[in-house]
Amino acid sequence: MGISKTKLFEQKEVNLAKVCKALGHPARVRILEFLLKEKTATCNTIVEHLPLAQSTVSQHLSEMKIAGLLNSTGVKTSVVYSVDTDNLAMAQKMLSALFFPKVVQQTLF
Amino acid sequence: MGISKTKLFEQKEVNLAKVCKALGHPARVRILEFLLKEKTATCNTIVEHLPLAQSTVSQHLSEMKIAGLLNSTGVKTSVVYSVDTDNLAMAQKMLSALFFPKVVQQTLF
DNA sequence: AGCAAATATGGTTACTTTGCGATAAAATAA
DNA sequence: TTATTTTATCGCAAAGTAACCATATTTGCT
Repeated sequence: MGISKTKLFEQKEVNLAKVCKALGHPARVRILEFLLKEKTATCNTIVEHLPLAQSTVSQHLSEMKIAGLLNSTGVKTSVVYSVDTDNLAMAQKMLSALFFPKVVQQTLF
Repeated sequence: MGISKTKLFEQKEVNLAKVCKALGHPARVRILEFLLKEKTATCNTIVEHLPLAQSTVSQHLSEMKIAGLLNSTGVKTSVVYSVDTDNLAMAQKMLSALFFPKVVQQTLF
């Protein structure tokens, strides 16, 4: 991303930006849609529903997990992913809070 | 960003991703916060409230405008920016729509 | 016309992201 | 133990992003 000045901004701004950035790619939006619809899915299942290679999807899943959008647990040889609904809801609240600054805000994470 | 496969995704997904991406940087989150608070502001005023160079801020403003988050009009030698509230609200609705797919969705733009 | 102020743009450097194939790693199945 | 399945990681190339300085551009002012 080039040189970063992240430290010159507030944690609240950084956290909202982090979640938004994780949603800032069509593939990741689709993954979120898919997981919200299916509740849970393995990496492989997600790959079958996206026009991308397995390694690429794995990378997207990793980013979304780091951003706090997803949870995952290993089942047999597979890894089952699901949406971290609480965090997604909190991101939505933070976005809403931009409109209504008077309302007491919660911090993400 | 490297090779892009944007065309393999739906317009709805691309649009939501575009808005989220525009919010995917702390500086742009702060700009949005500032403009929502002040209603309108010139580029220079925004520069004074950010720890970044004028050219960098101008670039961020340009990106946000292209993403549909901001409006701008020239006043004298200045350019006055403001939040495109309708588009921002629509982005929030699209995000909410991910949760509740049954509700009739509106398309961004 | 000429100067000043405000914003945008060009050019550069450094770093990140996207995407893939190939391969490693982990766990189950035979 | 060996083979299979599934996922993650490595290494790479192409392209994008972030940041800055310097400069062009635009508009107003004297």
